[in-house]
Amino acid sequence: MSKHTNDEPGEREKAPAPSAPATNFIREIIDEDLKNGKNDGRVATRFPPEPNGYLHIGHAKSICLNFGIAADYNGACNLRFDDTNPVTEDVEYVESIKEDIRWLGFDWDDRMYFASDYFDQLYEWAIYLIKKGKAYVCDLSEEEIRQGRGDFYRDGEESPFRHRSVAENLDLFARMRAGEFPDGSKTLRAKIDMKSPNMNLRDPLMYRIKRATHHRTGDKWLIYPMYDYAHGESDAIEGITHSICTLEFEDHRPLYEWFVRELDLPRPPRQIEFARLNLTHTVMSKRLLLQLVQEKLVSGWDDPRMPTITGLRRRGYTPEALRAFCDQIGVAKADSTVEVELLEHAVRDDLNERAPRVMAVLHPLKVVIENYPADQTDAFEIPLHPEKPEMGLRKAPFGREVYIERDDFREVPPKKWFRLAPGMEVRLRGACIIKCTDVVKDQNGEVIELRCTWDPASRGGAPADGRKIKGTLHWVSAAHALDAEVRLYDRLFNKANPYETEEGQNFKANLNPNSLEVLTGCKVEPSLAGAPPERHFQFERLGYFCTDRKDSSPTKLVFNQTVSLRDSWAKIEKVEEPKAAPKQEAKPAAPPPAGFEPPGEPITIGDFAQADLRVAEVVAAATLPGSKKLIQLTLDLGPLGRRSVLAGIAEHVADPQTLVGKRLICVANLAPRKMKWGVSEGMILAAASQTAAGEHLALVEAPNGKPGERVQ
RNA sequence: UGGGGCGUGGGCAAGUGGUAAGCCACGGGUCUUUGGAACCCGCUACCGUAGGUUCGAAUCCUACCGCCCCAGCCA
Repeated sequence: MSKHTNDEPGEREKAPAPSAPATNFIREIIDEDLKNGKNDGRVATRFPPEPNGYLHIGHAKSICLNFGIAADYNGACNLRFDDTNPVTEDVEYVESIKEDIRWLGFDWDDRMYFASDYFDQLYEWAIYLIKKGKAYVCDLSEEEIRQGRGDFYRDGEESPFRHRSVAENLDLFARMRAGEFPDGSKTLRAKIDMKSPNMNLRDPLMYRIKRATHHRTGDKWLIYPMYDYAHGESDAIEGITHSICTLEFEDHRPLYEWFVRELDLPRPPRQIEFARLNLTHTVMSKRLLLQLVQEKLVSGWDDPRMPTITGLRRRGYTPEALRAFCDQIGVAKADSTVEVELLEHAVRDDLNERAPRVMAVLHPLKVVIENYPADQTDAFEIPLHPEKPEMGLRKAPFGREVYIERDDFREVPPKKWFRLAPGMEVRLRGACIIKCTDVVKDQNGEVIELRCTWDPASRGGAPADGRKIKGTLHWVSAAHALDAEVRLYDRLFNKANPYETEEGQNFKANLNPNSLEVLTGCKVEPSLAGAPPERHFQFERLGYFCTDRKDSSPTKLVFNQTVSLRDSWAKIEKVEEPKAAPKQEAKPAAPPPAGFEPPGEPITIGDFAQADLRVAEVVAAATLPGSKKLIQLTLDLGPLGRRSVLAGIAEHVADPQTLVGKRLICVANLAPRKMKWGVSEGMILAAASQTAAGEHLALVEAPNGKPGERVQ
């Protein structure tokens, strides 16, 4: 069944069954029914799509529920197309629906049915109801029926045709079928209760005349049954025990039961309703998805940005991920909207296990390794999965020129940056350590090339002297790289709730104009040569990608981004940015003297002069349990009182008690800083120096100063 | 205005009278040749509100509030 994915190296055949299958209120109802001996212990469900659109993730929830329950209760789940309205339905949809369900990993064996299979039976039963005096032919027009139905605060009025004789009804109904009346001129109605507070019971329509060619029955029928009349009976015919549907059908249930009861059908099924799935940043209505397709706002039902099963598949989602997601969201009756993050988590979780790792450079920046001979080549062997040696290795050729990601270089590195920058060392994954020695720019000042040197003693990426190399970059050998197109995707809608719009706008106003970015000229490692369509990979440090099932070929590689890797650097940068940005506006930094490049955000003498430096005597000092770096100091600042300061000096102070009594220098006018262990009300001065033995730190002391005294 | 449902931390969601699981998100840390993964910690929930029953209430009762669905010859 999972042949679509198990041909990939290292991918497992099937997601393991969840250890503890989540229970839900539907399973409880079934347990209860079983306990009461209902249905002879049989459990039968069905998935009943209407073939008028493609399946989406919401349907996946229903599919997993229905097929899942059947499997767990030793029952069966039928596939039944609810094809009672020929004007909107089409074979294209039945084919796509079958393919999607199969791809998801479910099997209906030989139990594929169509409501249209039951048209003859349904017709006979309609006659039975007429004879029973429970149905009548009504000549009212559509508008008249609407009027007669009344509304929430007005009872309906009985149709003047409600009391026709059985004989007349029989005759008229037969002639409706025979085509004696024009479309819409007559209907068959159930005779229930025009005063019912439940609108569904105010003599609902059972049949309407529609001269439309049905995708299965062709022109055999001119009258078609309504959903309400067809569904319960179809369930009963198939012996469905639990007919699971969504909440909006809740008040159809009395009608569902009315038909089954009036027809005296044995094996009456039980309808149970659950809340449909909503997802943030997308729409889940077939009507709106169709609109996106028809207005070419997306490339089709299988556009990788669509929440359709086929779209998710093309995006690189796996059946296993989708099933896991459906397990995690639960089943309940409360309206709910699940965050897409949970869906993304499900693919990451699955692909992390199975996707082979590979390197691809999306925005190439050339690096020339000056001390590497032009005519030399190396081939490093790198594991396909860092935690699964059984997945094997791939060869990554290496030469004097390589590409790295443009984003991995900063001429002026921000704080906490441990990628490449002038003078910085970095590891090329699985290859070696390089150091940036020079930056080549074009006339416009744009960086076009980096000059680096490599450390020949670091082959494979491990430094011979054991020095710590914090940053690791992905790379591709320029001489061996393959070109590829890469499609980056973002959420289809900017807003979590696309329906939330300004006055006069609709959901389309929230479409994300940047939801698709096509990158050409990307460089990928040569082991990707000949990758077949629909193959999943992790591009190291970037995310999960798959070869496009339509556009990629072994000679023209096209990758779709499934989901990015979690990016904690992006978070750090986001936090640092707002702190730095306003400062920059307020005080444009003076140009630094020639030859001096300040690392990070420059500050001015003015900034520094603002510091209120005071002599502070250490009254108490203690390590903080749980923190490797911090020591908590209580400082006496004389007239300024006492301060509690958290200082990051623990690694340099063997015993905090030795600090007690010392007079240090404290910055007294810093805004208090909230930290995990408390609030730090100042900062002490220290001098750090880098030596061969490591970092050395010396506290700046003022042994002769009085606590609180100002230091200039 | 009638009817049918639903309200548990930022999002899902367990819980079924005995003192609030789990997942995602978020924050922190350890480790790391992916700033990935893994692992550890935190997120300290007045269970929509107000009363009541009870030794004890998210669970039972009453009232109120809020949200969703229904007036297709769609499903």
